[in-house]
Amino acid sequence: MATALKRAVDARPDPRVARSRQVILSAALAELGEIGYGGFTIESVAARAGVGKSTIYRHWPDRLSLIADAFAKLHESEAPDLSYGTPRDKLERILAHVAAVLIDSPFSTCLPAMIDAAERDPALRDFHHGFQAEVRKPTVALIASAIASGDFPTDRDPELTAYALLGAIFFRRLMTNARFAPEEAGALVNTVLGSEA
Amino acid sequence: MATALKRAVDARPDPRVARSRQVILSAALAELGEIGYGGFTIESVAARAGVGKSTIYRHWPDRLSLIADAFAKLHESEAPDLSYGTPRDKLERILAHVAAVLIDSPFSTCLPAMIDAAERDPALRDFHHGFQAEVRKPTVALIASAIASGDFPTDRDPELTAYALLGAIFFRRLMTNARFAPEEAGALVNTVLGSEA
DNA sequence: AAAATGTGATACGTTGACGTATCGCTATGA
DNA sequence: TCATAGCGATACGTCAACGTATCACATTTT
Repeated sequence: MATALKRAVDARPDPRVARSRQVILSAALAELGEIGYGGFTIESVAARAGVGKSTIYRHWPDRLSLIADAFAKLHESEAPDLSYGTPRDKLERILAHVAAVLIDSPFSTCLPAMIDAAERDPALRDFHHGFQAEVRKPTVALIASAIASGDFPTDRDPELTAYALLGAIFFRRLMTNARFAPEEAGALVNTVLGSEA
Repeated sequence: MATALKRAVDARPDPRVARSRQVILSAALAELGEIGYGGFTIESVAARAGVGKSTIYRHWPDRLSLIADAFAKLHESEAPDLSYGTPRDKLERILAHVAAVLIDSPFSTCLPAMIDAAERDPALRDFHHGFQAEVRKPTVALIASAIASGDFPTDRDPELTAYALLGAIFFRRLMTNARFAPEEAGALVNTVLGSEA
Protein backbone atom coordinates (compact mmCIF):
# COMPACT_ATOMS: atom_id res chain seq x y z
CA MET A 1 0.00 0.00 0.00
CA ALA A 2 1.37 3.42 -0.92
CA THR A 3 2.32 5.52 2.07
CA ALA A 4 0.06 8.45 1.29
CA LEU A 5 -2.95 6.21 0.93
CA LYS A 6 -2.07 4.31 4.07
CA ARG A 7 -1.97 7.55 6.04
CA ALA A 8 -5.31 8.57 4.68
CA VAL A 9 -6.75 5.34 5.90
CA ASP A 10 -5.38 4.85 9.37
CA ALA A 11 -2.72 7.38 10.37
CA ARG A 12 -2.87 10.80 11.94
CA PRO A 13 -3.24 13.62 9.48
CA ASP A 14 -0.44 16.11 9.02
CA PRO A 15 -1.28 19.11 11.24
CA ARG A 16 0.24 21.44 8.66
CA VAL A 17 -2.68 20.74 6.37
CA ALA A 18 -5.27 21.78 8.92
CA ARG A 19 -3.30 24.88 9.75
CA SER A 20 -2.99 25.88 6.10
CA ARG A 21 -6.66 25.37 5.42
CA GLN A 22 -7.60 27.43 8.43
CA VAL A 23 -5.43 30.47 7.70
CA ILE A 24 -6.44 30.38 4.04
CA LEU A 25 -10.15 30.28 4.85
CA SER A 26 -9.78 33.17 7.27
CA ALA A 27 -7.93 35.21 4.68
CA ALA A 28 -10.56 34.32 2.08
CA LEU A 29 -13.32 35.60 4.37
CA ALA A 30 -11.42 38.81 4.95
CA GLU A 31 -11.03 39.25 1.21
CA LEU A 32 -14.71 38.59 0.59
CA GLY A 33 -15.61 41.24 3.12
CA GLU A 34 -13.20 43.77 1.70
CA ILE A 35 -13.18 43.13 -2.02
CA GLY A 36 -16.40 41.22 -2.54
CA TYR A 37 -17.25 38.27 -4.72
CA GLY A 38 -16.50 39.75 -8.11
CA GLY A 39 -13.01 41.02 -7.42
CA PHE A 40 -11.94 38.09 -5.26
CA THR A 41 -8.54 36.71 -6.35
CA ILE A 42 -6.54 33.69 -5.26
CA GLU A 43 -3.32 35.69 -5.22
CA SER A 44 -4.66 38.28 -2.75
CA VAL A 45 -5.83 35.51 -0.48
CA ALA A 46 -2.41 33.87 -0.61
CA ALA A 47 -0.67 37.16 0.14
CA ARG A 48 -3.02 37.96 3.01
CA ALA A 49 -2.70 34.49 4.47
CA GLY A 50 1.09 34.61 4.15
CA VAL A 51 0.95 31.43 2.16
CA GLY A 52 2.25 30.31 -1.18
CA LYS A 53 -0.21 30.41 -4.03
CA SER A 54 0.55 26.76 -4.68
CA THR A 55 -0.67 25.85 -1.22
CA ILE A 56 -4.13 27.14 -2.08
CA TYR A 57 -4.22 25.24 -5.35
CA ARG A 58 -3.13 22.16 -3.45
CA HIS A 59 -6.33 22.29 -1.39
CA TRP A 60 -8.94 23.82 -3.65
CA PRO A 61 -9.41 23.29 -7.37
CA ASP A 62 -10.69 26.79 -8.09
CA ARG A 63 -11.97 30.13 -6.90
CA LEU A 64 -15.55 29.02 -6.44
CA SER A 65 -14.95 26.06 -4.17
CA LEU A 66 -12.72 28.20 -1.98
CA ILE A 67 -15.43 30.83 -1.72
CA ALA A 68 -18.02 28.18 -0.89
CA ASP A 69 -15.87 26.73 1.87
CA ALA A 70 -15.21 30.19 3.26
CA PHE A 71 -18.92 30.98 3.42
CA ALA A 72 -19.52 27.65 5.12
CA LYS A 73 -16.97 28.52 7.77
CA LEU A 74 -18.82 31.78 8.31
CA HIS A 75 -21.83 29.94 9.58
CA GLU A 76 -20.27 28.48 12.68
CA SER A 77 -22.06 30.59 15.27
CA GLU A 78 -24.04 29.86 18.35
CA ALA A 79 -27.65 30.80 18.90
CA PRO A 80 -28.95 32.47 22.07
CA ASP A 81 -30.22 30.34 24.94
CA LEU A 82 -33.93 29.62 24.51
CA SER A 83 -34.37 27.40 27.53
CA TYR A 84 -36.03 30.01 29.74
CA GLY A 85 -38.34 33.01 29.71
CA THR A 86 -41.68 33.87 28.17
CA PRO A 87 -42.13 33.46 24.43
CA ARG A 88 -41.85 37.20 24.14
CA ASP A 89 -38.57 37.22 26.07
CA LYS A 90 -37.19 34.49 23.88
CA LEU A 91 -38.17 36.28 20.72
CA GLU A 92 -36.65 39.50 21.90
CA ARG A 93 -33.45 37.67 22.75
CA ILE A 94 -33.28 36.15 19.29
CA LEU A 95 -33.80 39.50 17.61
CA ALA A 96 -31.23 41.22 19.79
CA HIS A 97 -28.79 38.49 18.85
CA VAL A 98 -29.49 38.90 15.14
CA ALA A 99 -29.10 42.66 15.47
CA ALA A 100 -25.77 42.26 17.25
CA VAL A 101 -24.51 39.90 14.58
CA LEU A 102 -25.54 42.30 11.82
CA ILE A 103 -23.91 45.25 13.53
CA ASP A 104 -20.51 43.67 13.69
CA SER A 105 -19.38 40.18 12.83
CA PRO A 106 -17.66 38.38 9.98
CA PHE A 107 -21.11 37.38 8.80
CA SER A 108 -22.23 40.97 8.54
CA THR A 109 -19.02 42.00 6.80
CA CYS A 110 -19.46 39.27 4.21
CA LEU A 111 -23.22 39.55 3.81
CA PRO A 112 -23.16 41.85 0.77
CA ALA A 113 -20.61 39.59 -0.91
CA MET A 114 -22.75 36.57 -0.08
CA ILE A 115 -25.86 38.17 -1.54
CA ASP A 116 -23.94 39.05 -4.66
CA ALA A 117 -22.38 35.59 -4.91
CA ALA A 118 -25.77 33.95 -4.46
CA GLU A 119 -27.03 35.97 -7.40
CA ARG A 120 -24.24 34.78 -9.72
CA ASP A 121 -23.71 31.13 -8.85
CA PRO A 122 -26.54 28.61 -8.42
CA ALA A 123 -24.62 26.41 -5.99
CA LEU A 124 -23.85 29.36 -3.74
CA ARG A 125 -27.44 30.48 -4.00
CA ASP A 126 -28.74 27.12 -2.81
CA PHE A 127 -26.25 27.14 0.00
CA HIS A 128 -27.13 30.67 1.06
CA HIS A 129 -30.89 30.23 0.96
CA GLY A 130 -30.76 26.76 2.45
CA PHE A 131 -28.68 27.84 5.36
CA GLN A 132 -30.81 30.86 6.08
CA ALA A 133 -33.93 28.71 6.05
CA GLU A 134 -32.30 26.39 8.55
CA VAL A 135 -31.33 29.24 10.85
CA ARG A 136 -34.82 30.69 10.67
CA LYS A 137 -36.56 27.50 11.76
CA PRO A 138 -36.37 27.90 15.55
CA THR A 139 -37.64 31.46 15.29
CA VAL A 140 -40.61 30.51 13.16
CA ALA A 141 -41.35 27.56 15.46
CA LEU A 142 -41.25 29.79 18.50
CA ILE A 143 -43.62 32.31 16.95
CA ALA A 144 -45.97 29.59 15.74
CA SER A 145 -46.23 27.99 19.13
CA ALA A 146 -46.72 31.33 20.88
CA ILE A 147 -49.53 32.16 18.45
CA ALA A 148 -51.09 28.75 18.98
CA SER A 149 -50.90 29.10 22.75
CA GLY A 150 -52.39 32.58 22.64
CA ASP A 151 -49.29 34.29 23.95
CA PHE A 152 -49.11 36.22 20.70
CA PRO A 153 -52.09 37.65 18.81
CA THR A 154 -53.82 34.79 17.06
CA ASP A 155 -54.54 36.57 13.80
CA ARG A 156 -50.93 36.41 12.63
CA ASP A 157 -49.12 34.24 10.15
CA PRO A 158 -46.00 32.84 11.85
CA GLU A 159 -43.78 32.92 8.77
CA LEU A 160 -44.81 36.42 7.77
CA THR A 161 -44.24 37.55 11.32
CA ALA A 162 -40.73 36.14 11.23
CA TYR A 163 -40.06 37.83 7.88
CA ALA A 164 -41.26 41.16 9.25
CA LEU A 165 -39.13 40.95 12.38
CA LEU A 166 -35.97 39.63 10.75
CA GLY A 167 -36.60 41.66 7.64
CA ALA A 168 -36.58 44.91 9.59
CA ILE A 169 -33.13 44.13 10.95
CA PHE A 170 -31.66 42.98 7.65
CA PHE A 171 -33.27 45.90 5.82
CA ARG A 172 -31.58 48.36 8.12
CA ARG A 173 -28.23 46.66 7.51
CA LEU A 174 -28.49 46.56 3.72
CA MET A 175 -30.63 49.50 2.70
CA THR A 176 -29.89 52.22 5.25
CA ASN A 177 -26.90 53.70 7.03
CA ALA A 178 -28.34 53.05 10.49
CA ARG A 179 -27.94 49.45 11.56
CA PHE A 180 -30.43 48.00 14.00
CA ALA A 181 -29.27 48.19 17.62
CA PRO A 182 -29.93 45.18 19.88
CA GLU A 183 -31.63 47.54 22.33
CA GLU A 184 -34.32 48.25 19.76
CA ALA A 185 -35.42 44.62 19.75
CA GLY A 186 -38.11 45.26 22.35
CA ALA A 187 -39.52 48.18 20.42
CA LEU A 188 -39.56 46.09 17.27
CA VAL A 189 -41.52 43.33 18.96
CA ASN A 190 -43.95 45.92 20.32
CA THR A 191 -44.41 47.41 16.89
CA VAL A 192 -45.04 44.14 15.14
CA LEU A 193 -46.96 42.22 17.79
CA GLY A 194 -48.51 45.09 19.68
CA SER A 195 -47.26 46.36 23.02
CA GLU A 196 -49.60 44.25 25.10
CA ALA A 197 -48.46 40.91 23.68
CA MET B 1 -15.37 82.10 -29.53
CA ALA B 2 -14.40 78.50 -30.33
CA THR B 3 -17.16 76.54 -32.05
CA ALA B 4 -17.35 73.74 -29.48
CA LEU B 5 -17.68 76.18 -26.63
CA LYS B 6 -20.22 78.24 -28.53
CA ARG B 7 -22.35 75.14 -29.08
CA ALA B 8 -22.18 74.31 -25.41
CA VAL B 9 -23.52 77.72 -24.61
CA ASP B 10 -26.34 78.36 -27.04
CA ALA B 11 -26.67 75.74 -29.78
CA ARG B 12 -28.54 72.47 -30.09
CA PRO B 13 -26.64 69.47 -28.76
CA ASP B 14 -25.58 66.72 -31.12
CA PRO B 15 -28.25 63.99 -30.85
CA ARG B 16 -25.59 61.32 -31.29
CA VAL B 17 -24.31 62.12 -27.83
CA ALA B 18 -27.63 61.51 -26.14
CA ARG B 19 -28.10 58.30 -28.06
CA SER B 20 -24.66 57.01 -27.12
CA ARG B 21 -25.11 57.80 -23.46
CA GLN B 22 -28.45 56.07 -23.41
CA VAL B 23 -27.39 52.79 -25.03
CA ILE B 24 -24.25 52.70 -22.90
CA LEU B 25 -26.16 53.21 -19.66
CA SER B 26 -28.62 50.47 -20.58
CA ALA B 27 -25.81 48.08 -21.37
CA ALA B 28 -24.08 49.02 -18.12
CA LEU B 29 -27.21 48.17 -16.15
CA ALA B 30 -27.51 44.84 -17.91
CA GLU B 31 -23.90 44.10 -17.06
CA LEU B 32 -24.38 45.06 -13.43
CA GLY B 33 -27.32 42.69 -13.20
CA GLU B 34 -25.48 39.84 -14.87
CA ILE B 35 -21.89 40.21 -13.73
CA GLY B 36 -22.21 42.38 -10.65
CA TYR B 37 -20.11 45.23 -9.37
CA GLY B 38 -16.79 43.45 -8.93
CA GLY B 39 -16.52 41.90 -12.36
CA PHE B 40 -17.91 44.86 -14.24
CA THR B 41 -15.70 45.84 -17.20
CA ILE B 42 -15.81 48.71 -19.65
CA GLU B 43 -15.06 46.42 -22.58
CA SER B 44 -18.08 44.18 -21.92
CA VAL B 45 -20.30 47.22 -21.71
CA ALA B 46 -18.94 48.50 -25.01
CA ALA B 47 -19.45 45.14 -26.67
CA ARG B 48 -22.97 44.78 -25.30
CA ALA B 49 -23.90 48.30 -26.30
CA GLY B 50 -22.43 47.81 -29.77
CA VAL B 51 -20.29 50.82 -29.21
CA GLY B 52 -16.59 51.56 -29.47
CA LYS B 53 -14.67 51.47 -26.23
CA SER B 54 -13.46 54.98 -26.99
CA THR B 55 -17.01 56.26 -26.98
CA ILE B 56 -17.40 55.24 -23.35
CA TYR B 57 -14.15 56.89 -22.33
CA ARG B 58 -15.27 59.99 -24.18
CA HIS B 59 -18.26 60.32 -21.82
CA TRP B 60 -17.10 58.86 -18.53
CA PRO B 61 -13.68 59.18 -16.93
CA ASP B 62 -13.74 55.77 -15.28
CA ARG B 63 -15.61 52.66 -14.22
CA LEU B 64 -17.04 54.15 -11.04
CA SER B 65 -18.70 57.18 -12.54
CA LEU B 66 -20.29 55.01 -15.20
CA ILE B 67 -21.65 52.67 -12.54
CA ALA B 68 -22.96 55.60 -10.53
CA ASP B 69 -24.77 57.04 -13.54
CA ALA B 70 -26.22 53.65 -14.37
CA PHE B 71 -27.59 53.21 -10.86
CA ALA B 72 -29.06 56.70 -11.05
CA LYS B 73 -30.87 55.79 -14.25
CA LEU B 74 -32.26 52.75 -12.46
CA HIS B 75 -34.21 54.96 -10.11
CA GLU B 76 -36.51 56.49 -12.66
CA SER B 77 -39.73 54.74 -11.63
CA GLU B 78 -43.20 55.86 -10.75
CA ALA B 79 -44.91 55.28 -7.44
CA PRO B 80 -48.46 53.95 -7.08
CA ASP B 81 -51.37 56.39 -6.94
CA LEU B 82 -52.05 57.41 -3.34
CA SER B 83 -54.84 59.88 -4.02
CA TYR B 84 -57.67 57.59 -2.97
CA GLY B 85 -58.65 54.83 -0.56
CA THR B 86 -58.30 54.20 3.13
CA PRO B 87 -54.85 54.37 4.73
CA ARG B 88 -54.86 50.62 4.81
CA ASP B 89 -55.67 50.43 1.10
CA LYS B 90 -52.92 52.84 0.28
CA LEU B 91 -50.40 50.96 2.33
CA GLU B 92 -51.36 47.69 0.75
CA ARG B 93 -51.00 49.28 -2.68
CA ILE B 94 -47.53 50.52 -1.86
CA LEU B 95 -46.42 47.13 -0.62
CA ALA B 96 -47.87 45.32 -3.62
CA HIS B 97 -45.95 47.74 -5.82
CA VAL B 98 -42.70 47.14 -3.96
CA ALA B 99 -43.27 43.39 -4.17
CA ALA B 100 -43.89 43.60 -7.91
CA VAL B 101 -40.74 45.64 -8.43
CA LEU B 102 -38.69 43.17 -6.42
CA ILE B 103 -40.09 40.20 -8.29
CA ASP B 104 -39.04 41.45 -11.68
CA SER B 105 -37.53 44.75 -12.72
CA PRO B 106 -34.15 46.18 -13.59
CA PHE B 107 -34.00 47.43 -10.01
CA SER B 108 -34.44 43.94 -8.64
CA THR B 109 -31.90 42.50 -11.05
CA CYS B 110 -29.33 45.08 -10.01
CA LEU B 111 -30.13 45.12 -6.30
CA PRO B 112 -27.45 42.62 -5.25
CA ALA B 113 -24.87 44.51 -7.30
CA MET B 114 -26.02 47.76 -5.73
CA ILE B 115 -25.74 46.38 -2.22
CA ASP B 116 -22.29 45.09 -3.00
CA ALA B 117 -21.24 48.36 -4.63
CA ALA B 118 -22.55 50.34 -1.67
CA GLU B 119 -20.34 48.26 0.58
CA ARG B 120 -17.18 49.00 -1.42
CA ASP B 121 -17.48 52.64 -2.43
CA PRO B 122 -18.51 55.45 -0.05
CA ALA B 123 -20.00 57.62 -2.80
CA LEU B 124 -22.17 54.77 -4.03
CA ARG B 125 -23.15 53.98 -0.46
CA ASP B 126 -24.35 57.51 0.15
CA PHE B 127 -26.24 57.46 -3.09
CA HIS B 128 -27.85 54.12 -2.35
CA HIS B 129 -28.87 54.91 1.22
CA GLY B 130 -29.91 58.44 0.38
CA PHE B 131 -32.13 57.38 -2.43
CA GLN B 132 -33.76 54.63 -0.42
CA ALA B 133 -34.49 57.05 2.40
CA GLU B 134 -36.12 59.37 -0.11
CA VAL B 135 -38.27 56.61 -1.54
CA ARG B 136 -39.32 55.50 1.92
CA LYS B 137 -40.57 58.91 3.00
CA PRO B 138 -44.14 58.76 1.67
CA THR B 139 -44.63 55.32 3.18
CA VAL B 140 -43.44 56.40 6.62
CA ALA B 141 -45.55 59.55 6.39
CA LEU B 142 -48.63 57.55 5.48
CA ILE B 143 -48.12 55.16 8.38
CA ALA B 144 -47.42 58.01 10.82
CA SER B 145 -50.57 59.86 9.88
CA ALA B 146 -52.68 56.69 10.04
CA ILE B 147 -51.33 55.97 13.51
CA ALA B 148 -51.97 59.55 14.60
CA SER B 149 -55.52 59.44 13.27
CA GLY B 150 -56.22 56.12 14.96
CA ASP B 151 -56.68 54.22 11.71
CA PHE B 152 -53.73 52.05 12.70
CA PRO B 153 -52.99 50.80 16.23
CA THR B 154 -51.58 53.68 18.21
CA ASP B 155 -48.89 51.75 20.05
CA ARG B 156 -46.67 51.49 16.97
CA ASP B 157 -43.56 53.30 15.88
CA PRO B 158 -44.08 54.52 12.29
CA GLU B 159 -40.50 54.01 11.17
CA LEU B 160 -40.19 50.56 12.71
CA THR B 161 -43.49 49.63 11.12
CA ALA B 162 -42.19 50.69 7.73
CA TYR B 163 -38.98 48.72 8.27
CA ALA B 164 -40.96 45.62 9.21
CA LEU B 165 -43.24 45.83 6.19
CA LEU B 166 -40.62 46.73 3.61
CA GLY B 167 -38.06 44.55 5.32
CA ALA B 168 -40.22 41.46 4.93
CA ILE B 169 -40.37 42.00 1.18
CA PHE B 170 -36.68 42.78 0.74
CA PHE B 171 -35.72 39.91 3.05
CA ARG B 172 -37.60 37.47 0.88
CA ARG B 173 -35.84 38.80 -2.21
CA LEU B 174 -32.34 38.66 -0.78
CA MET B 175 -32.30 35.87 1.77
CA THR B 176 -34.74 33.27 0.45
CA ASN B 177 -35.66 31.64 -2.83
CA ALA B 178 -39.32 32.66 -2.59
CA ARG B 179 -39.87 36.27 -3.56
CA PHE B 180 -42.80 38.10 -2.06
CA ALA B 181 -45.89 38.07 -4.28
CA PRO B 182 -47.93 41.28 -4.58
CA GLU B 183 -51.01 39.27 -3.57
CA GLU B 184 -49.47 38.64 -0.18
CA ALA B 185 -49.45 42.36 0.61
CA GLY B 186 -52.80 42.15 2.39
CA ALA B 187 -51.67 39.25 4.55
CA LEU B 188 -48.50 41.11 5.42
CA VAL B 189 -50.44 44.16 6.56
CA ASN B 190 -52.72 41.92 8.61
CA THR B 191 -49.76 40.24 10.21
CA VAL B 192 -47.98 43.43 11.14
CA LEU B 193 -50.87 45.71 12.00
CA GLY B 194 -53.43 43.11 13.07
CA SER B 195 -56.33 41.99 10.94
CA GLU B 196 -58.82 44.45 12.37
CA ALA B 197 -56.80 47.54 11.47
C1' DA C 1 -21.77 72.72 -49.66
C1' DA C 2 -18.44 73.01 -46.19
C1' DA C 3 -16.75 72.73 -41.63
C1' DA C 4 -16.99 70.55 -37.40
C1' DT C 5 -17.47 66.84 -34.46
C1' DG C 6 -19.01 62.34 -32.75
C1' DT C 7 -18.34 57.49 -33.95
C1' DG C 8 -16.65 52.38 -34.35
C1' DA C 9 -12.66 49.98 -35.15
C1' DT C 10 -8.28 48.88 -34.16
C1' DA C 11 -3.62 48.82 -32.32
C1' DC C 12 -0.71 49.81 -28.47
C1' DG C 13 2.03 48.91 -24.19
C1' DT C 14 0.96 47.79 -19.37
C1' DT C 15 -0.77 45.39 -15.66
C1' DG C 16 -2.66 41.76 -12.80
C1' DA C 17 -4.41 37.37 -12.25
C1' DC C 18 -4.85 32.85 -14.06
C1' DG C 19 -3.32 27.91 -13.30
C1' DT C 20 1.03 24.96 -13.73
C1' DA C 21 5.54 23.54 -12.64
C1' DT C 22 9.76 23.23 -10.18
C1' DC C 23 12.67 24.51 -6.66
C1' DG C 24 15.09 23.67 -2.02
C1' DC C 25 13.48 23.74 2.91
C1' DT C 26 11.29 22.01 6.99
C1' DA C 27 7.92 19.81 9.84
C1' DT C 28 6.22 15.38 10.54
C1' DG C 29 5.34 10.39 11.50
C1' DA C 30 7.37 6.05 11.46
C1' DT D 1 17.34 8.86 12.34
C1' DC D 2 15.27 9.07 7.94
C1' DA D 3 12.01 8.90 4.28
C1' DT D 4 7.95 11.44 3.31
C1' DA D 5 5.08 14.96 2.47
C1' DG D 6 3.62 19.69 2.87
C1' DC D 7 5.51 24.12 2.53
C1' DG D 8 6.81 29.19 0.49
C1' DA D 9 8.91 31.10 -3.26
C1' DT D 10 9.42 31.88 -7.79
C1' DA D 11 9.16 31.62 -12.77
C1' DC D 12 6.35 30.62 -16.68
C1' DG D 13 3.21 31.43 -20.67
C1' DT D 14 -1.55 32.99 -21.35
C1' DC D 15 -5.18 35.95 -21.26
C1' DA D 16 -8.31 39.80 -20.34
C1' DA D 17 -8.91 44.39 -19.31
C1' DC D 18 -6.87 48.74 -18.55
C1' DG D 19 -6.62 53.59 -20.56
C1' DT D 20 -4.56 56.05 -24.72
C1' DA D 21 -4.03 57.17 -29.44
C1' DT D 22 -5.18 57.12 -34.44
C1' DC D 23 -7.96 56.90 -38.30
C1' DA D 24 -11.41 57.02 -41.88
C1' DC D 25 -16.28 57.48 -41.93
C1' DA D 26 -20.86 59.21 -40.86
C1' DT D 27 -23.77 62.62 -39.01
C1' DT D 28 -24.92 67.06 -37.84
C1' DT D 29 -24.72 72.12 -37.69
C1' DT D 30 -23.86 76.25 -39.92
